[in-house]
Amino acid sequence: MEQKRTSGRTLAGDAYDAIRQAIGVGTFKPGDRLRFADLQALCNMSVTPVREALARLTAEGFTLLDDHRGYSVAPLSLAELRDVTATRQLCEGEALRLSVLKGDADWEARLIAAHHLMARIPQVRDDLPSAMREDWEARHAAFHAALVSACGSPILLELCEKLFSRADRYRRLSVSLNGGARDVAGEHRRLMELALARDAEGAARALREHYGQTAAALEGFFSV
Amino acid sequence: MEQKRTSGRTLAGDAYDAIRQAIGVGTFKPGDRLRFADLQALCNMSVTPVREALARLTAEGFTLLDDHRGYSVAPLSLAELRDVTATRQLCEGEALRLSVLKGDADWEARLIAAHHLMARIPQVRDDLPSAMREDWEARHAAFHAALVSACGSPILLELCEKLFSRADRYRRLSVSLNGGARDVAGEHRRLMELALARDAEGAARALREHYGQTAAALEGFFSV
DNA sequence: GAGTCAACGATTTTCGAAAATCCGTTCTAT
DNA sequence: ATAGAACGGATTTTCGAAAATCGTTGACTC
Repeated sequence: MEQKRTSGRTLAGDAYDAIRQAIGVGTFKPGDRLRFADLQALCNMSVTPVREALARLTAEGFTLLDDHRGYSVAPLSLAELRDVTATRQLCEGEALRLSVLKGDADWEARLIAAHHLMARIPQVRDDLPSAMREDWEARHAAFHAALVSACGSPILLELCEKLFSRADRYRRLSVSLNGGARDVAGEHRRLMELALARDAEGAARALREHYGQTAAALEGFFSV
Repeated sequence: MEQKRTSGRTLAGDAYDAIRQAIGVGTFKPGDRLRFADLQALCNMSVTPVREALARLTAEGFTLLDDHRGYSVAPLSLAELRDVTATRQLCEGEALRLSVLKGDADWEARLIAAHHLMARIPQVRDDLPSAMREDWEARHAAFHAALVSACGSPILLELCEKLFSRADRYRRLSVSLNGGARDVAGEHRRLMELALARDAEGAARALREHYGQTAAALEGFFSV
């Protein structure tokens, strides 16, 4: 029998991508229960790879597992937004500081390249086609990854990556709520400039503020 | 058919515990390939729960997954020891600082209780029966968890917990190499005293030093 | 009428076998 | 002799169904 491989090298990998995206675009909403029957229908596969995908998603905080009662989409909350923000400020701030101290010319080149790719796409707004928005998200993630990529600590990097994805669901809210109010592009450019100028403390501070602003823009959403 | 439940509420949970312990005590050594046939024999169950256990272990850094080539025990290295240590110093240091600032009387009581339970067991040494050593490990983990438990950040707490387990394999080496040379009990008591005296910065600094010493004691092991 | 408990339905969890994949070896053609 | 295709064994990955579990419904008792 022939299997179709969309992206990953195993069905479990494909299921991970599919479910993660379905959660991202709101097909499954925070708190929703995730029944295996539905997920199998979505992914066109048996229960085993779906189960493995959910195990990974749970490890990264996207879903919750209740023994013998199945998986559900992790809820969004103001408390978690603040928590994610604070932890990112700690981890990514330090990672950026180290990266600025240790980065070589190669790192500078990666950073400039990543920024350029991101800056070429117009400011994110609600009315953009979703494909373009996905594209911007990917480039945005690549830029932030480039910033910290020279920190020299694989474990810290992995933490940053996971926290970045965990903040992803909140970031999407931020975009649709707060279209063009902030000068996000300017913040990013400033981050790059501080990093290239080897101002480690300044860059770390700017990154923490950058995340603080994103969080602040969302506080209102939860008080409704 | 009747299933035996040793600890967890699902077989996958039991498998997680069994494999984690087997790695801990050295049944499977760093770099070893983990074949499903062996693990099924070890755990007395089918492939499905074993696979789920490995997915969790991989998320926590105990094992590695190579698509279509299976799982293996993550290797130990000097580089990873330094990396884990630095990241723990960052995360747990901050968590402890916050905990000292925010902790209430309840937290103080938990901390004192956890310290007492740990201090009642004689200094860890190589020649202790392994059951007692496991017991000490558990109480040691509980003490460190109590230290940071009032930090108010569930995500940071989860990070600390995972980093603590990840350091566990190295800590075991430390115990068998460096039996009574350090005054570990003294370091722990001092940590508690600083925390109870509400010296947030001092406690955080002491914790970072505590981890630094553990790492230093192990450096030699890898240069052989 | 309130409370207990057994049986049912929905769902998760696990099983055992089939399918797919990888790696090393052999075979073939140049 | 060597590069490359192709077979075979070992192993992972996936499937489809069976078993176990949870929450609920509804009958029965006090």
